Amino acid sequence: MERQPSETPPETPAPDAQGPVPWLTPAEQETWLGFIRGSLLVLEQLDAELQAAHGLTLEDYEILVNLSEQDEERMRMSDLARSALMSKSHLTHRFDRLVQRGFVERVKCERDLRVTYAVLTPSGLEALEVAAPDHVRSVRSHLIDRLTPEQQRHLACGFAAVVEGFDPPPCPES
Amino acid sequence: MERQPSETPPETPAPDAQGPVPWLTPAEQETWLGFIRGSLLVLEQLDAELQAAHGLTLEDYEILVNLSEQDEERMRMSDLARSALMSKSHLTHRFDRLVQRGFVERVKCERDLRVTYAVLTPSGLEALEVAAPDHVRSVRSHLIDRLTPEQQRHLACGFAAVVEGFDPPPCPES
DNA sequence: CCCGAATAGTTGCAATGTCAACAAAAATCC
DNA sequence: GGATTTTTGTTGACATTGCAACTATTCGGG
Repeated sequence: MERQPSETPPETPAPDAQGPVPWLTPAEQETWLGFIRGSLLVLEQLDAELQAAHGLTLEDYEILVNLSEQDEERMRMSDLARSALMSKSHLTHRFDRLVQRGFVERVKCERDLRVTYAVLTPSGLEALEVAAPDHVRSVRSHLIDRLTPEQQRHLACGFAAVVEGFDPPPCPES
Repeated sequence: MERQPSETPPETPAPDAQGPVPWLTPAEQETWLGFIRGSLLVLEQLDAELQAAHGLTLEDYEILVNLSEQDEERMRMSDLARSALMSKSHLTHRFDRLVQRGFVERVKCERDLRVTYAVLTPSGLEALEVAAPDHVRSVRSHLIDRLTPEQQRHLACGFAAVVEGFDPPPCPES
């Protein structure tokens, strides 16, 4: 029971009332509350554990994983930012810190002097491989293992539907 | 396809291999990837819209809503922090900004001079009531309306299971 | 070619968040 | 009943973020 000012519902939760805004029904509120609570709790917990055990932010991890999945362990900064859901500026800052730690480096592209490749160093790959098992364990313990296989499918399905709603905006035509 | 270094799986995804850490199966990866993507996208989008339209952070909104739901529109700072999933320190700072805007105020408790009540002002309640319809619309458009009623139930159910895993830690005994 | 528009990425700075230290009051315990 | 510990909440220093301005390079006509 939250998310709405509780007092003075503009229109009592009548499914036909569509004047201003259909207020959330109790069931919908539960979905929303669960969503916000679940998201924050899990993300914070995973981040905390990853940071405590390996000094890596979930974002750092994301950067490293993304690079590790590419051929040559490299990506253009822009693509990396998009893929890791960060602004370019944010990526620049965060990437700087990883550079200082020797986990990644920048390599200028010769074809197009505007672009910079983000490259994973051997040291960075090692850090990732060391952190990965613990991280996977965290993901299991706080998310995966709390769900039955069926719930998992349903969650994945629901998330897919939600994520879809964001695909067009990012870039109207690839 | 992400979240794991892709290269050199410690043990190929064999369900019986439990030596170091059971790697995530493709289905599990999909769940996890969907979770992280969906969470971040939705939360960021809602926050952005709320901020653009009403100059309120999702956290600000959370604070105001929590207060509006209490009798007398007041709560102890600590309880508010717990309820809104913030650290006490974080709440103090964020609350300060809301005080400056006149949306909330602090009232010392006379019984126990340590505690401070966070109180919603009429102005704050009004701000909340103005923002709520737009916010609900956002929640609908990015989350609720993208799901069938059945998916909604499933999501709520899954989240409940996930959130449960965190109930003990926060406060062993109320 | 050359000029204006678009793209890639960085930088500076103000706003924000975090963490540990702190102060004040209450509860606990000899 | 006075020292000790807990609980509340704030502070202040320091790191991180986000936004807008900026540099550099390429692209696109005409």
